[in-house]
Amino acid sequence: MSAKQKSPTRRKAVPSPGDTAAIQRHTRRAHAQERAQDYVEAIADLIAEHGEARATDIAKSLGVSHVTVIRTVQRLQREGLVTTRPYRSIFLTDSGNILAARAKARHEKVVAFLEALGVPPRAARIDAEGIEHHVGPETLAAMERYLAQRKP
Amino acid sequence: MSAKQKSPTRRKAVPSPGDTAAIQRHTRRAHAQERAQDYVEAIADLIAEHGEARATDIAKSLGVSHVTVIRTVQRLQREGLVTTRPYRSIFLTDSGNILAARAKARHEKVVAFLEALGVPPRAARIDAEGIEHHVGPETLAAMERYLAQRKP
DNA sequence: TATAAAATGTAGCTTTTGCTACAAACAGAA
DNA sequence: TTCTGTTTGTAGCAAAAGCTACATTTTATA
Repeated sequence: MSAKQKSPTRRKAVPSPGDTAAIQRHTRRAHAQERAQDYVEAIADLIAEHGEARATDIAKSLGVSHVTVIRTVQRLQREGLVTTRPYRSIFLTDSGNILAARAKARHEKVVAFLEALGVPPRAARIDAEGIEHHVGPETLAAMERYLAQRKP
Repeated sequence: MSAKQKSPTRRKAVPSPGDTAAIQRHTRRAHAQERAQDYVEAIADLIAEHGEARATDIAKSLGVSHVTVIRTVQRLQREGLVTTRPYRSIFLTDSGNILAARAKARHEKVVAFLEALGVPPRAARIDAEGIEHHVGPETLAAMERYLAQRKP
């Protein structure tokens, strides 16, 4: 069903865009924070495992080049999430640690939820990576309820 | 607990980044498609409601400026999802329609699932907007199973 | 200690998605 | 038909995230 190209009568304007615009803006704003969360989460994991987080290891874990890591880490430093010094590895500030902890907790809850729902582990991990950043407090609470009643 | 800045012994490299890198790359690739899906979905909705999709209305519905819409629509045209002519409104190609239909169906399933899970409607709509793009086939199937057994 | 490998940093490019400000075209009415 | 407001388009800017190629510094080891 391909559309006909004759444009119909052109009216004043569309009545209500509703609040879809606000929702879309919210979603886009969430995006801007995703990368920051992915980075602090990766950094926290590396520190937990190896005592430090080096640019190269972050790059490997995120699947990007070390150059991208370095530049992004500079931004995170501007935002007060990490500290770095030239040729030294990367550490989290207190707010970086808080953000990482929250991100990790949510990430694990989402994975657990998906698995409880019957999603195979591999797919659960993949989807959780994208989903976790868009899970608001109400949805997270709902997932927790489901987990609690499901496997007590 | 702020980290100590003395960097520990520097070892060869971290053993296994696992497949986290691949997963992260997958997630980033998904991102690139999100905007396209949001646009074709918005365009399909506008056509269903008003018979045509004008740049201004798309802009209102997505919460961006009309300039952004025009440029993004050019990209969608390059990718064969929409057709446009100067000073005319925007229509979907066949593949655009297919993509829009799939996106819409998934969107609605995700919303329905979240609501069935006990997420309040408003939050369900907001979170679904971000989540839908990261729901793979297995997760979608799991959501469908849940819906089927929950409210038959 | 000297040197080679690994890690880090810099320069400069691309693409995507935003924006404002201004210009051109169109639609509806006077 | 001419005017006026809406819509569409263009120019030019910014930020973010990605890259390759090359330079510099650090670390491990011979």
